[in-house]
Amino acid sequence: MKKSVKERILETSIHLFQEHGYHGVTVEKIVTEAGTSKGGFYHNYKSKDELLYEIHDVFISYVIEKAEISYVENKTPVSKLSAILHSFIKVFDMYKPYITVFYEESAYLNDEFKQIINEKRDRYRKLLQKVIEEGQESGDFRKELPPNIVTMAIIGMINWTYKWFKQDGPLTMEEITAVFKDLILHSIVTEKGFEEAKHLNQLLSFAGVIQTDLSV
Amino acid sequence: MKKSVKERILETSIHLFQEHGYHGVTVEKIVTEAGTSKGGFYHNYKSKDELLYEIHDVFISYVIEKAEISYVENKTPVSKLSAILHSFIKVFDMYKPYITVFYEESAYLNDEFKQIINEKRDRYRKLLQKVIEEGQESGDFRKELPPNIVTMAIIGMINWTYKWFKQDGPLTMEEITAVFKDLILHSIVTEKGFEEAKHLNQLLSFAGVIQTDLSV
Amino acid sequence: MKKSVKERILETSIHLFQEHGYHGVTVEKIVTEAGTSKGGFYHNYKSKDELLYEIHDVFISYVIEKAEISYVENKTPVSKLSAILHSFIKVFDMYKPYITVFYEESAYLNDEFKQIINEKRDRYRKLLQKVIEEGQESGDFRKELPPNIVTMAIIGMINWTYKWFKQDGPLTMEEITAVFKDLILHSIVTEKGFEEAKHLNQLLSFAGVIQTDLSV
Amino acid sequence: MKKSVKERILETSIHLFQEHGYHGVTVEKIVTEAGTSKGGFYHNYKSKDELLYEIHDVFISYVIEKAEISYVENKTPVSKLSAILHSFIKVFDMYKPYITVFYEESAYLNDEFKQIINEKRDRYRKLLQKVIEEGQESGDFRKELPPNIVTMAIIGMINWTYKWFKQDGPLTMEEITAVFKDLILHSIVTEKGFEEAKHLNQLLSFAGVIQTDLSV
DNA sequence: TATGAATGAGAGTTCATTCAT
DNA sequence: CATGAATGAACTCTCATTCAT
Repeated sequence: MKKSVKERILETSIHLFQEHGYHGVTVEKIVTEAGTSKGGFYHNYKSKDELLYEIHDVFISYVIEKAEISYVENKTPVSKLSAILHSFIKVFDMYKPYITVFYEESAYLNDEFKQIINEKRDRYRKLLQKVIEEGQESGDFRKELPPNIVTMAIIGMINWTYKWFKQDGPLTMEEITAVFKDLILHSIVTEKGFEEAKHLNQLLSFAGVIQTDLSV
Repeated sequence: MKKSVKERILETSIHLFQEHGYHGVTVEKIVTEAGTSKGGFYHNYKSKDELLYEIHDVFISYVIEKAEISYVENKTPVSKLSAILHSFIKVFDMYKPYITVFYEESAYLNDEFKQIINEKRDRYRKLLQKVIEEGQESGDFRKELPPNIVTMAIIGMINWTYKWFKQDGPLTMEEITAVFKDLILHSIVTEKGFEEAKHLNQLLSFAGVIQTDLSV
Repeated sequence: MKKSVKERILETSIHLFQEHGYHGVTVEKIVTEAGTSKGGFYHNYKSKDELLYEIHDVFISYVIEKAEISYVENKTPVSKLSAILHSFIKVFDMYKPYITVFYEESAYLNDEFKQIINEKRDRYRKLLQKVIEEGQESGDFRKELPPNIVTMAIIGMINWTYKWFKQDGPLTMEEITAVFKDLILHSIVTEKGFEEAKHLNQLLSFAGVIQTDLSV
Repeated sequence: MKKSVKERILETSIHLFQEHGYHGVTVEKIVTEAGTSKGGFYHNYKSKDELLYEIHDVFISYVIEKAEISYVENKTPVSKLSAILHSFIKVFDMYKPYITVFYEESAYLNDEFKQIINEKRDRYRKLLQKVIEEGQESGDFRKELPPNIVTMAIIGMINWTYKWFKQDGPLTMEEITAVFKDLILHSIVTEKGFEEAKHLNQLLSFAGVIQTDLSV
């Protein structure tokens, strides 16, 4: 099935924005690469700004949906956390360009759009923090850790991947995710949580990951 | 002592860029707020692009310098790592606006500048990775972890702070750093390394951090 | 009887043009309000320009027709002039939006259309001037007045009404017309003409018009 | 003394707007004819819209000033009215292109500007109406005339001149003004007022105006 | 050195018009 | 006959940069 003009504009612009930044890409450039015209662009989007919003919204909505599914489909804090972390594999394989735009160009969203997006970002953060808190109550996660900082530490570790992960590089997102899960679980679980993590096979026992060269 | 025109331009622009993005701030705006003129601007900077480079360079050079001092002034992997992590406290308190610009506007550096900056970013990453590798060789850090991914995980966790840390917010960078060090050490040390970390008092024993509300 | 698409477009556009000016109204707006489509528009009119011409032509043709009838159906200069002035009552009640467009948007007619319209405007002016001249010859109107300037003075007084007359305002066109006829006749008739005007009851004897607030 | 860029833009644009309408003239056209650049234009005017406002304001402010001077410098209603009418001679000789723009392009002023202009238009109208009312009270003008309609009739007669008066045509504004004053005075004065008008030499005794061809 | 009026290439956006369905 | 997605020329406006003073 042929892709619609609107879809072609969206996909083209994401890749261009990722590479050159929102202001480094003109509408002219987008429509040329997407095989349409300025008229076609403005027939589908009210403004370049609205296109930027669309990119933001598609991504954050997808991430929230996956995380919420992970939450409800798992019972224990360790398994919920593992599942949420795992859901990021798909996100990065499919949405890496979205993420770059999401985290680097949001300054250029207009205020109205910015608010909508921020509310969704908050929903995601709060869900993760809730899992941490539930784990502390159940005795799976160390109680001396402040859940808000831990939440942001985890989000930072994961999100930062967009800065260095290369889809055609030597590391797969599965490998990276395995290491992240291991690091996060080691850093927050109690002995009780450690046993479950082991049973769920969420920890690295032997190194198997190729060493490569990365740029921050 | 009165600040020079060049310094005033630099400081003004960093704050404006942080808030509105590089393309959301005009030279006109900068010179008005900095109390100079277009002529004054171009007398001190060859272009707006060069100013952006200057901001990048001031920041990354400072970070590298501090990290390298931390490296040579400490002997063991655990203490080296602790010191490097600790050096970020100062960075965030002083350079938060620089970091935002550094990580969100580098797409707009011209290619020549971009290369210079990337080389410095690499130097920093490689230094941290070297500490991890030395710790694995000495038996302080778990050998099954791939050092490159661990390096990026740590960098991500730390850097992400610029997205949510607020200088006049409820958390101090000291508190945040204490938690980060605890998390990182728990996630990578062996039993041997754990003992040293305890002696160096790098681990949280009892929670003392206020719980607050954050936005991602 | 249902109105045709063409009629709906014409009526809708006149009101929109009157309010927002020819360039302040898009074809999109017209077709939406008229309940048709772009295709429907261009099926009925070759261009937006032609629609503007149509509006001009409908109006000026109507005015000429009425004036010429007034001319031939009356015998004396005083009665001819009164009848022509009177025919404007109907014009304003029915055609006020046409008049606004006619006098404010004709700059945007293309040259070919502009010429056709100008010829019809001339016919109207010449008819009125002819009445003035006949009145001077018959001794009803003062001979020292230059008929061309008098003609334009009358036309100006009448036409200007479109700038301030409000259909749902406090004054009716009948009241206004009565005053205009009084003013015009007083200003141009001789004693002989005055007698006839009195007999035809074209002069105000007692004021009966409500005083109201108007904007130029 | 050389004219400033701002003045050259103003004068050029008035003539272009008069001929082709506000929307028939591009900023590009204005700056080319005025011998400057787009940058020069926007350095002096915030927008094309603001330029349109400037044209409106220069004109209406001038007209009000002259009318108010005429009012205070004359004592009787007949002389006040004559002086105000007379002040239009200068207006038309100097400001004819302004008037055209003023009366045909005001639909394109933005709402804020439109309000400011409308208030000034009102001031002018009210001043004229006041003279009429004072004349009725003093017994110089016929009491059966509604002053508001008379005011608008006079304004219409005068203003309409911009539609047909040609600076290099066969009629001078002095000649036209003489006729207008005669018509207006004949149409509104009582016998008492008539005597004063005669003494002030405001009435045509013998025709001296050349007959010419005009277009409405 | 310092100023700010002037530049002009290039940006985002509009909209009358076309035409395959 | 009717539709509305698509076109692209032309528009208003921006802003980094220059340079006479």
